[in-house]
Amino acid sequence: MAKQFRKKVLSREDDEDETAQNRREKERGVKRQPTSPREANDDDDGSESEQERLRDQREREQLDRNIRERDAAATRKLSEQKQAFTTRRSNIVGDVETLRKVSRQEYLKKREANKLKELGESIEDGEYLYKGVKLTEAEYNQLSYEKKIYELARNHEAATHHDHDQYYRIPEPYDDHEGGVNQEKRFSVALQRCWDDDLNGRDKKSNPFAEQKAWEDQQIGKATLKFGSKNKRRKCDEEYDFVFEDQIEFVKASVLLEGDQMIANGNVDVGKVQPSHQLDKLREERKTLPIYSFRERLLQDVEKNQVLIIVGETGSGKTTQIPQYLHEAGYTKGGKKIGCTQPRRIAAMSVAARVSQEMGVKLGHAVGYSIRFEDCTSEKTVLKYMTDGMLLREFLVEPDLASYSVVMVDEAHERTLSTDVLLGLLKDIARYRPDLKLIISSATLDAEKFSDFFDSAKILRIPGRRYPVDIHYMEAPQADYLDAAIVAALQVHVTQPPGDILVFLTGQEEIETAEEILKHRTRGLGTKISELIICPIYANLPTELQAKIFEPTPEGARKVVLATNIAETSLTIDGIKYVIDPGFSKMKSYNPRSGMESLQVTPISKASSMQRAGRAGRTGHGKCFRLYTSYNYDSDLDDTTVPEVQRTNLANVVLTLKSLGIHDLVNFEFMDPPPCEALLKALELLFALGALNKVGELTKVGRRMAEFPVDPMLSKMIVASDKYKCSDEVISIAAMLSTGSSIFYRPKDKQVHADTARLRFHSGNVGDHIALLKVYNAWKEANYSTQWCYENYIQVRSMKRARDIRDQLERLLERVEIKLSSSNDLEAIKKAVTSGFFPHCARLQKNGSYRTIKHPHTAHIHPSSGIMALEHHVLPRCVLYHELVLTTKEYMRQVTEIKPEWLVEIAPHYYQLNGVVEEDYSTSKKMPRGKGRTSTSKQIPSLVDYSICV
DNA sequence: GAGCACTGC
Repeated sequence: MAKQFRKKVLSREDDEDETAQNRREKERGVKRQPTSPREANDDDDGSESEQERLRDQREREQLDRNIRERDAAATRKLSEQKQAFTTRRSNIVGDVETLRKVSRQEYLKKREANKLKELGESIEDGEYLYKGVKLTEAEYNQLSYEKKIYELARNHEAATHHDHDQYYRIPEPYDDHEGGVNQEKRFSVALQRCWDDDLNGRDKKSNPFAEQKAWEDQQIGKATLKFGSKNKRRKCDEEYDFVFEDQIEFVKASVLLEGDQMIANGNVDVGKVQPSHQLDKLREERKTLPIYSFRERLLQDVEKNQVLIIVGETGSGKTTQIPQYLHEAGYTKGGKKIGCTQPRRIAAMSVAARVSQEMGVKLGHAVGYSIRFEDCTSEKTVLKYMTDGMLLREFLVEPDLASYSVVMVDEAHERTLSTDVLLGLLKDIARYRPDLKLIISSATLDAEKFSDFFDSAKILRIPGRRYPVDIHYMEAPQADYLDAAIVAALQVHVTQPPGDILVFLTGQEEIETAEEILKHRTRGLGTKISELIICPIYANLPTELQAKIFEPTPEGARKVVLATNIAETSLTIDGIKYVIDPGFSKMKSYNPRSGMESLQVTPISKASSMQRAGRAGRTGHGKCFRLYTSYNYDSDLDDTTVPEVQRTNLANVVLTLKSLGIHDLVNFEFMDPPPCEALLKALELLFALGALNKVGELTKVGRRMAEFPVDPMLSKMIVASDKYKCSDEVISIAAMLSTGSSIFYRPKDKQVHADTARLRFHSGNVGDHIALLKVYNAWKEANYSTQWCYENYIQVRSMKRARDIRDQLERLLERVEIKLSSSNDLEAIKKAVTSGFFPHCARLQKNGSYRTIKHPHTAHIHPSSGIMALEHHVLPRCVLYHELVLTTKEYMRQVTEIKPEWLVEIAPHYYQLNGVVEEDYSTSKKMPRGKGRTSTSKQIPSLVDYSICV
């Protein structure tokens, strides 16, 4: 069954192309080659359609004109932005083109003006010192900037070797012997040497790097002045030879012996059985795993204890072996299963595949996996790998997990939302099921905490098979971590033996910037260094580009991977030997009071930095360069990341727990209880949605809502769609809203085209929700074509995900007895949406901003909204929004205009017209009591008239 | 007129 579904999905993709092909061939028979299926339909009619076509054409021409105008404006704006960017980043990148124009005189004048004749500076105790004089940070940065100009001039000169008279050069000896440093002279000497090489012919030029290096060696002694105290001289120049003038120094501090679980790499082969000789080989391999010698002890411990905490380091084989040992020891007798949860789908799939190979069975038979959209198990399955969210859903069907004899929660230290809820629930049911064995696997740091949570459960430590990682810290803190990361990467490239580099950055924008700078810098160095392949990786990167990081590095080259947090846990890249860790990541936080989510750059935790460092030691002895000091590490970083339960919206969790019959949420045993306020907020919302009654019990509506694996407001919307007879449309909207990633694709160089393409879905100013529906339907109309997505600047991946979710929602409709019904009435659809999202409404204020109605809070419509994209847009009086996000401002994302009357009609318990109005006015000076209440204002109620009663 | 860390059901 499960495999059939999988096959269906796959074959649908194949069909897609075939049908698109057919369609195109059919269309060729029509007199005019249409460019879209819609036009093809228009052509079939008679003269009436001809008129329509002319009108269409006129519209298109107008649109084209608009596009051209916008295009020109966008180009202007882009060049302005580029200019601004160049200026801002010039202290890192510099700009060779600009430099070309800087003559020596100008340069000296500038320098004179800045009174920076000599450059000899240092940082002591976080203060910038220049010959004992304290500098402000701005002054210090100016100093560095000057030096970088020199460096770039040098590189540029070295690369071009002509017209050098108009450039800066003084072929003089350098450095005063009194200890002062004459930077200017030093640079010029280097320049001169480059030229000499060139002028004296090939033989000398064959070794320009030696000269360069001699100069650099000279630099090293001085470079130590820059960071760190003046008195101390380090011996690092004996260890490395540096190429970069603004070079970073690290202190080797410790060796990491920390790790994570082994993930079997490679594709999952469904149903592939190994030939017997390979099976023997696999069996032999199993015996070489570190965990093998712990087999008997492990089985004894499981026998004696109900809960066992396993601390297993990288490569110990715990994920693949423990369930097999338990199976061999007979825990699967009597039709009982062994379940093993993973935080990620990929892990569940690949581990299951590996284990099925080891056991020599078909995947999906004795060994299977279960993830959303794909249930690869059968009645015969005894070892079941699954995502933790999946086990949570199984609780809904089987609250005591009667069919399981053992549950293993793997990677529990990651503390995902599902893991935390699961741990609470497992602890709860373990009391009633003494025969149920629990195994929790965790990292070293949290083992004690897990043990405490499970009433001092026994801890079993299993050594891993991992390589040591040297950890290097910075001497002094860095002002700009991005700059530091780039310098460090280049430094590693030049000074360290072969091995790929992994740099952790916070987001897409930062990665793109870093990529640009790195390319620029390596170009400046030309052939002096070996090739550096730059590979960006982040979740939103198209899949075909993501594959690039897994390509083996060619001989003589080095790969530098610029990654977000995705490389911390989710994917493993072979060949990484060096990790550069600036110590930051983006983290989501949630403010229960305002219901606002925000994504902010925050320092990582110690556990996280260990995890990052561990990425260097997967294939051999590695090195990790931390761009912060060891003092920072010890005193500034938290031990562990704040678990997700404490920084997220809990509405869904509360609904799940309530439907499991857990009423006393405050006393539910979370390992780290979430803030009370967040729980109350979630309860309040569920009550408002009608999922809970006044005493906090689950209602019939709530039970139906809990069936849908989406946020409660979305599930309410789906349940309500039954009443408005538009469930077909509403599940499409719900699926589109819950894809998580953005639907519209907006590449930097084609923003205008992308915007106009998007605008087409907003025709009629229908609002973002309906626009999403239009996108989905248009895609469906185009036979789910990938080509169509490219043409319309739509993300294929998001759409495919939306289709999967929609299919699942459609199947679930049947379960809660909602008929699939379609309606063309946009108002009905909007009303159904309002039924779920009435707590998310805002009204327009005089200054053009909005104020949310429930807890008054100022917000703005997000510029990506269709409402803002339309020309001469009029701000709607009252809007409904999908979510509130805090970025540069407080924004409402996915906005649709609604009629205020609907609110009273749909949620009379939440908004009502009552006497509070009078009170409101009496306290406000704006409108005197009893006056200004015209009859019209009574006929068309304004939102001011609604008070909230919850 | 702004931005999208990462999972998961």
